[in-house]
Amino acid sequence: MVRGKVQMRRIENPVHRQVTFCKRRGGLLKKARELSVLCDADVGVIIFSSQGKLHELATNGNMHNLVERYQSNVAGGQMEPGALQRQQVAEQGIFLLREEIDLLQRGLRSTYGGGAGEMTLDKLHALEKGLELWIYQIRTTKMQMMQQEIQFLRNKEGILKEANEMLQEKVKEQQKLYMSLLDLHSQQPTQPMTYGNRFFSI
Amino acid sequence: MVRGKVQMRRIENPVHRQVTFCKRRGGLLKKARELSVLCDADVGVIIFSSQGKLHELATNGNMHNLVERYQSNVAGGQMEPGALQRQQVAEQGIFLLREEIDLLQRGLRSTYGGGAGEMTLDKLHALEKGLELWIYQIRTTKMQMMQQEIQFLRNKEGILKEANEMLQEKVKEQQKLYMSLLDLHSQQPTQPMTYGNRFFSI
DNA sequence: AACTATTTATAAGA
DNA sequence: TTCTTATAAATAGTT
Repeated sequence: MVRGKVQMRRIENPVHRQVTFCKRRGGLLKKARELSVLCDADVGVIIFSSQGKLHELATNGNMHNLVERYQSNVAGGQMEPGALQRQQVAEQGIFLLREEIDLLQRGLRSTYGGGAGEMTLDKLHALEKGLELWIYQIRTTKMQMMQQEIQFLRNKEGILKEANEMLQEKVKEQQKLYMSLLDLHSQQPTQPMTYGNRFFSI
Repeated sequence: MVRGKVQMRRIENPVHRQVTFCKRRGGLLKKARELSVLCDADVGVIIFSSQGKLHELATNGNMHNLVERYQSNVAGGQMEPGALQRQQVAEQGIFLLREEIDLLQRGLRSTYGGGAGEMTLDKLHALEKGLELWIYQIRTTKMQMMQQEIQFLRNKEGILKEANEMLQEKVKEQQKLYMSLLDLHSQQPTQPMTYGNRFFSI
């Protein structure tokens, strides 16, 4: 039974955590379905458990659709959340690098270990973290662009295939038409004479 | 107040529907956040209202990340051999790290330097290096696969475009042929009789 | 938005 | 895992 309010923090006991995960996951997905039905909304839920297992729900039955709609929606608007952070990280990193380059160029530091104005370990650590985040985000963007390219090409492929089928259909029909017309045209001159039409045949 | 079970179908009254949407949306997002915190899960929710307005939540603060993770997970069916093994290795590593974190959080280790079964700094360092290498390999493979996919799709596109052009050419030619035949066929009956061929015309 | 009668979700125990 | 049950949380309808 529930004894008092549950504390909103990670459940330490792994068994409890797993059980709660199953129960609450079920509850969440149920709520999502209900929201979708009652309010005519389109809802998608993606859950990665702490073990990395994926659980998903798309009330329209197709997560790809939903994700695409999401992406075009986000891309249509202004910068997505995170872009500003990225920019700040980049600027900070560039600033620190510029400082360091200045110092080196002025030759104010002869030794690696000492001197005022040197880059401290903390600063370097922060720079490292910032650059890591930055690289990660660049990579993410790259992946997204490639993903989009693939999606785009697949769409194009579908359209071209359709057009192709239509054209082939058209060629077939035209051939039929042509053949029938050819028959009509060539049979008359070559049909055997009869008493009734002998004077008109060639 | 709630009078009896609510029927699980679209709320027809638009005002009621909108109010319920707001309330339940809040509830759903709260539940999602709770699941994430309590069970250490990564949760994303995408909601399009019936008016098409987007609402979203990504408990890690970045929906793009989550979507990407989702997509690579879903694409897992096409993974090259070896991927499964790698995944298992990863899960093992994650499991070890999580165990260590659990131990630390439970305060079972008071000293930094002692205790049987503990993970030494060396072990952690080795693990870190292993995971780094592994992540690098995964990323490289993923990039290669995506690049191949793009190349493949571009080739396909070229072939389809060529086929398309050929078909269009064919359609044009057939049309010409057909028209000329049609002309030939229909002109003969209506061409004026002449002394030379009057007996042969219909 | 605030209130509450109910329903619903769920934590812990079995 | 699944069921039970005490209790917390959500929420439908009203103000």
